[in-house]
Amino acid sequence: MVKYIDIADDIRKKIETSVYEHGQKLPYEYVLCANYRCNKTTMKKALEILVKEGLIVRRRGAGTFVKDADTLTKLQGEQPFHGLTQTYPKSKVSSRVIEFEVISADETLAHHLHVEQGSFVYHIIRHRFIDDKSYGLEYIFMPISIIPDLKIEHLQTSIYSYIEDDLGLTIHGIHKIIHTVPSGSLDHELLGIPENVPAIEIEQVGYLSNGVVFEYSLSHFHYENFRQTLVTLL
Amino acid sequence: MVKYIDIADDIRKKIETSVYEHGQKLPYEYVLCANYRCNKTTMKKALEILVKEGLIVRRRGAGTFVKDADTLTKLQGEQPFHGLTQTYPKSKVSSRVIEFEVISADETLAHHLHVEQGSFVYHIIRHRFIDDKSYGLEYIFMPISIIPDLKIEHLQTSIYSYIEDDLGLTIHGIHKIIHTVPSGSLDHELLGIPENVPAIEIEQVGYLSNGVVFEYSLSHFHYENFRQTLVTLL
DNA sequence: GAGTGGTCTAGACCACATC
DNA sequence: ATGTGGTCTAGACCACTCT
Repeated sequence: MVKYIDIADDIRKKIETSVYEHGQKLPYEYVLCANYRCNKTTMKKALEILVKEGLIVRRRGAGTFVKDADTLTKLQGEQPFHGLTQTYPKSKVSSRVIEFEVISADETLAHHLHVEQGSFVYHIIRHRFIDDKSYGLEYIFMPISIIPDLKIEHLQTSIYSYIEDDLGLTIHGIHKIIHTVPSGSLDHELLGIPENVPAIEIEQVGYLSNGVVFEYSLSHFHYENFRQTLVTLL
Repeated sequence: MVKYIDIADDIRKKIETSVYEHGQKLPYEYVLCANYRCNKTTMKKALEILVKEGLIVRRRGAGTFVKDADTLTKLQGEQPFHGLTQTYPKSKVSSRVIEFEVISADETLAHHLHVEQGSFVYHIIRHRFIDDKSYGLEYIFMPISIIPDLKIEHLQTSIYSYIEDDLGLTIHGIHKIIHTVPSGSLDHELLGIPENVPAIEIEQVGYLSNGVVFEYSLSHFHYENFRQTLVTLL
């Protein structure tokens, strides 16, 4: 639909299939423009995408180069993710819903979700499994006004798909704080964390593209299962 | 030096000082172009920066809006970071260098750093403090060929400043894995982690803009001190 | 000096949101 | 229907690298 994305996709494919070899120089901007029948600005925008993805490097006065294979594989495949379902597309991600109710927000929660105190919000607890192995425990809070008609089916599959695909909302970003907290009874029971051993907690706030907070959640993990990968591109 | 960055800086400042109020609409692209005496394309590039930083939202057909204060403070000040020095600009970050030597890379290390086996690499151990409080323990490996002339002074201040400011290299991205590992003797001694309690480890690989790996490091933390903030913008 | 990317302008036309 | 941001073109000029 959009030209510069099409071009980026095409060049990405050519890099992946080694039409453009790793470590090799790409044709000059000028030539690429001619090939794709587009303007310099459009081509620049296309290549910018690939630069951000870490596939190519551009050096003023030198040229555009495909990064070599080893470097590539390391930066690849760790895209900014959504929920667990999207993070582990190749694994079976399942959930046991432990709690699904609507509560009215107390002061703290109202503050986190940026809604008025007393507003109705979903309160969800899910025990999550990856390939049938216990993975973590989630406490999720979402304003009912922003995410209407949430059903238990959505909790059993992917809440994020419901938000993006069914409600047509755009998730702009996620803010996380990873730290540790004293473990509680559910952590002991379901995650098997021993008494007096802290749980690793991810405190998460999700924002829609209009800046509205749609989610506040706490996820608990046993330290043995905990693994979080992140890529920071500057 | 570059116009669109100047414009972005100026608008950012205006947002921070509430010249443009939170939640408010910004002047139309058209008006901004006139104000800054620039072209639409240039203005778009400037605003794009602020969108990525999460300060503003643009909606086709509607306008450009400053995110409201609450949303902002949460997303702000947690920029993609470099080292500790840049992450905590307001705190006193110090280091005690425990080890600083050059070793020759064994197979594993050569693989991580993407250098030939036997190449010389720095081996650094630093105990890091924030406001004089023990923060974590770093094991850093960097190829001597890429980061020449590293001195102990750089270790005591900021290695990343040396790389970017003195060597003039550009850091493109950082790849991290956060997980837990059994604690070792240095963890017990310096971080005060009890025996049989795991340490939280961040395994990190740093890439320059040309795709070269310049750093492989392991950082250990006591769970009480551990806190990692991350923002994912989609 | 020649090659190559980066910035900027002026202006046409399109897509979407709100009224 | 109008307002607003998004895409695209054509072309000028600048900054850096390589040799």
